[in-house]
Amino acid sequence: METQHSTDSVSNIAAVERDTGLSKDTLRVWERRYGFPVPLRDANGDRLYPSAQVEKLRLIRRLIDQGKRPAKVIGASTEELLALIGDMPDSSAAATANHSMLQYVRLHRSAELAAALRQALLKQGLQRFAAETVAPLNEAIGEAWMRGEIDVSEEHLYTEQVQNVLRGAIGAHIGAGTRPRVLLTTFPDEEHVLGLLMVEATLVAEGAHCLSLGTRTPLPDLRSAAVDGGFDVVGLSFSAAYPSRQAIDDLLQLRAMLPASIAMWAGGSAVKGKGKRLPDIRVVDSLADCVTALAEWRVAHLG
Amino acid sequence: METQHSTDSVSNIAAVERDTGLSKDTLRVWERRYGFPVPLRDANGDRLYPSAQVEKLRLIRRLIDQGKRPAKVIGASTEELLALIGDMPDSSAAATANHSMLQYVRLHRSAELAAALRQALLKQGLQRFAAETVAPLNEAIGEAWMRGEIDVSEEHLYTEQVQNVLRGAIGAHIGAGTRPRVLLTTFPDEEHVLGLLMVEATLVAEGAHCLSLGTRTPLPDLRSAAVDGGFDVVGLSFSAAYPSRQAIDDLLQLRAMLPASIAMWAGGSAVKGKGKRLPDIRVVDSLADCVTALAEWRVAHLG
DNA sequence: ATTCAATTTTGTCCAGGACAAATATCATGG
DNA sequence: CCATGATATTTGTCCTGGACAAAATTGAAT
Repeated sequence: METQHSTDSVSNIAAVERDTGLSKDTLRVWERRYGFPVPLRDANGDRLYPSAQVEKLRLIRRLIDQGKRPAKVIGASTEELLALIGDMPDSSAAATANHSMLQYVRLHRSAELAAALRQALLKQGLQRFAAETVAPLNEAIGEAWMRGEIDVSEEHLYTEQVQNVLRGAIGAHIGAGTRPRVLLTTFPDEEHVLGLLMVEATLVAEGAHCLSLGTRTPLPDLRSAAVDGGFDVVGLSFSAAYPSRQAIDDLLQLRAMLPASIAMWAGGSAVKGKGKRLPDIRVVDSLADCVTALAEWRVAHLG
Repeated sequence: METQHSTDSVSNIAAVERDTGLSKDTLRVWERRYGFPVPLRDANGDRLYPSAQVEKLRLIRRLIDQGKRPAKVIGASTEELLALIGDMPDSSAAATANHSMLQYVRLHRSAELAAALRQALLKQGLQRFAAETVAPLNEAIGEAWMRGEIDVSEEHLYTEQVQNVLRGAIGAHIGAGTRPRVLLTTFPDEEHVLGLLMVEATLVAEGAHCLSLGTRTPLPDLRSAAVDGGFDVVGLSFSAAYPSRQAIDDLLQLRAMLPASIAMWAGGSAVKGKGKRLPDIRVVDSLADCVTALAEWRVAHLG
């Protein structure tokens, strides 16, 4: 019943599950089938994972989330995995991101980061700030994390500062009474919040009335919130880690629960290009496409 | 808004784990030992939990988090559980909470809620707003949720609106260069964010320099962030659900990793009254006690 | 090239046993 | 009476090894 944290020695299986996102069952079956990881054992026969194996598991997890197959990556050495990461498609996001902000994250310069974010917001306005500053930064941070160039606390610092700035700006736009009324959230297995905030910022800047429920809203609760609140649109956000199939199933299930008068919009890499399999759901490609979807809705419903 | 009564759907064991916080192992062993829950089975023998059983499991989970023992509550009927909840000690928080705000939450009146929160902030100032408005509201919401008077989407709506207001106000206080420099976060198994934000608001209002890393920071990352960032204090927040023993173990482990020059403060019901077992850690009783701890630090370090 | 069927891969679930940490109970001494 | 410590019970987590279906890949046929 011990729950230890990953010091640089060993972690129990519960800590590895928490830190890698791989279930205990998956960890055991990988060991049985692929011969990795091979944890030590304590006096009671319980698995103890050295931190090097946990690190490698996190790399493997990220690669699988991006489409690699377990059999192809589990056997590889840590060096080969890092090489694979370098080959991943959009490894150029860092180039378009604001370089000094990235440095502030790496150096734990939170005050400078916050100041730079606020300055960019003032200069660009909320909408361009979300699309041209936050979005590329998110990608650059994700890639840097995968390469081990930044650690969890730096990623957290970044997320917190961006949240503070975006929420402050969103709160300043009081768009009560405007249309459409958009309800934003994620499904119960999706916990990434920044995508949602960026969409909210983009829509609010266009004069829509937005309400975000944050992450992980159960479907029945989401349905009643949308119906009772008189919303015109329900927006769902997905990160790259969300299984595409599950996204489609969940969306169709929600679509069947909602009256046809409430539109559904879905965005994120899990639904990219899946428009054909999602009838009556507007697949949103990008933040810019949010604006288009908004304009379409207004033409259709407000004349 | 009445209890969202049974949608007569069923959940698999993974969904129940996600929605109740009870592990798959725990769900199976309860079934074996106590005869509850007794899920249906699908064609393959996999468990299917009716929503009524999931609801009851959530009640049981909350009661156990508050100190009840499983054997005492698992056998009880849903009615008996609700009676137990009525008997819980601090069932009077609702009385001190702002009643109209609670109504806004129940009625999904997000715009009115946001306006009321902002008005209270302006009237009370940041510090009293956190202590006298947000803290009682948190308790009242928690109790109402337990009684089934509000659902997940309403709790989310509340959390989002409070976050927006608190983060906006915190962002407005730019306390760079002031002392002490306080690093705030939670341990990896603690995901409640509002406690952290309330502490940050309280300290920032007293002119401290605060940086929050949000929730779930691994200990090694927390250590390096505190040391590299030149922080004077590391503050940890715990909710009622955090096992007291684990909180003590984790705090002592972190204490051993940090240099003596960095103070540690811990707050929340999991550490209440445990001061004797936490040498060299300042146990903070309440938001008001945060201010005392701050004053103590300043006397000791700044003369 | 597209569709469809067969095959392999992969994650999740199951049963039932075991163990140690957490908690309660009880005895003893201040 | 409270405190301390020994003993018993409760409780959550981990184990093994088997099974199955959904997803992805491969191969065949149109």
